[in-house]
Amino acid sequence: MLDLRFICENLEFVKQNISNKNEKADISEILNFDNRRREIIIEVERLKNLRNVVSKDIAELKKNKHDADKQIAEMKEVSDTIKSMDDEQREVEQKIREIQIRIPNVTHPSVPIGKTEDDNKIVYTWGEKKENPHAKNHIEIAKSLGIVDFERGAKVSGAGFHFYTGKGAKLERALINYMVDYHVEKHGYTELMPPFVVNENSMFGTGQLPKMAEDMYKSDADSMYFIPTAEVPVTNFHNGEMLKGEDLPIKYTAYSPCFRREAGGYGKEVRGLLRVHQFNKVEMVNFVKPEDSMNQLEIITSEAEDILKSLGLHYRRVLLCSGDTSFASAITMDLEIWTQGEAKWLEVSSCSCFTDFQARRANIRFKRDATAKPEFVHTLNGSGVATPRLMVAILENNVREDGHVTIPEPLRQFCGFDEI
RNA sequence: GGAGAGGUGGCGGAGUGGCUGAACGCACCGGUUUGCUAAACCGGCAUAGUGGGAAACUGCUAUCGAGGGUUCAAAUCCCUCCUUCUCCA
Repeated sequence: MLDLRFICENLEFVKQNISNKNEKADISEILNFDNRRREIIIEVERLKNLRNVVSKDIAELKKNKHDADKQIAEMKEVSDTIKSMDDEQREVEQKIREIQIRIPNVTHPSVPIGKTEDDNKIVYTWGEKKENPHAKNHIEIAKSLGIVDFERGAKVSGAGFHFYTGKGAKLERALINYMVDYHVEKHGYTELMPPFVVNENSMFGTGQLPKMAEDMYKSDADSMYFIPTAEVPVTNFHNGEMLKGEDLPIKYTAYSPCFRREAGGYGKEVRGLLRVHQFNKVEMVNFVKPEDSMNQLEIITSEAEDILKSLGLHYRRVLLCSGDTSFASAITMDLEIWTQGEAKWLEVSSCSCFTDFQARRANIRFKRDATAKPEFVHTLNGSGVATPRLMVAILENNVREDGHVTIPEPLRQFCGFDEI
């Protein structure tokens, strides 16, 4: 959420940013609403002051056994006026809020303006494309090795759900444990195991609501949402809190399943593990001082890259253009790995700096020291990383002539076997 | 599922209708004193909105889990919800 005063003072800039982000929020009326809001406040506060003063007089009169009927009658009228003005103020503020919560975060100046992923900027590429003469599609590999069962996933839940079976399940768990341990031991993270279902307030805090409501699974009976990423519970871990400046930066990592309806996505792009309704991901979330956030984006991105490097994956870092940068993000770096079977770059990580956008929504502040004024923290998060496409790359890049897959060395101690 | 008790400032904890933005304590900041440390003493110490002012600063309003209600006046009374704890099944 952007600061109301900032919006009003930079209306054209904010409008341009909305369009840069391919969003459609209409904010033209917000100035009128804000002016009306202030008119009401000035008048209603004058009346409240009158009421407070006279109420004290009434208390004094009553204490001295004097008659206060006249004052009480007057204040009853004043109170009625106050009530109706309070109502109008609430309505106006609601209208302002409805506009405000749909305004996306302002992109960082270094973000290229663009409409689609074609306008994204490849920052650099790490490693090189190796030729695997035996490369096959991951679906074929998984089926022949019996490590993923798509059909039964569809039977039990629906299209876009799958079972990992046998060594596939073990490898999946190994990936998760490898990455969580890596961030804890090598990057100084604290591990959290969060709830996977959260309330509306949390979804609002990180910016999924109201815009992304259609993309999430929901339990209507409880108004609870299945998390689309651990970012939601982990960022909201500190919802409403006042953090200490000396404790920053705070770095959490968390494994969670991620639930996404992926409304509207069909066809080749959704084959196999490429786009599924439930997948596992290890997430990193940082809380930092405002002046550190851009530097922290570099750090968190490189922490995700460490995972890919350690697994010997050829990847590239992509700076998303404005149109591809998500609602709440100011700047996002995607990491894409090369898969030899699909012969495609697949996104496995998205590292974003949200500046104070989420912190303002979730009311997460900090004090630099005991006497300092509260400020909003800056939040960042990065996938470190999502497993399905990692699995795709591991299968496709390491499949051998005999059809078996060699497990990358760092994972072996986590899964207990060196090939499938 | 049933019964009951709570949720107050950074923390602990008073407070059952007006003199309470909130006693007291802790923490923290400034100062005095002590050879240093510790202790003692004095003072300060919430957030947001809105107005005035170039600014320093300052007036007002709101805020005691959240939202409604009663009342001239609500931390205090009523209702709904969230949440914590104790006991019962």
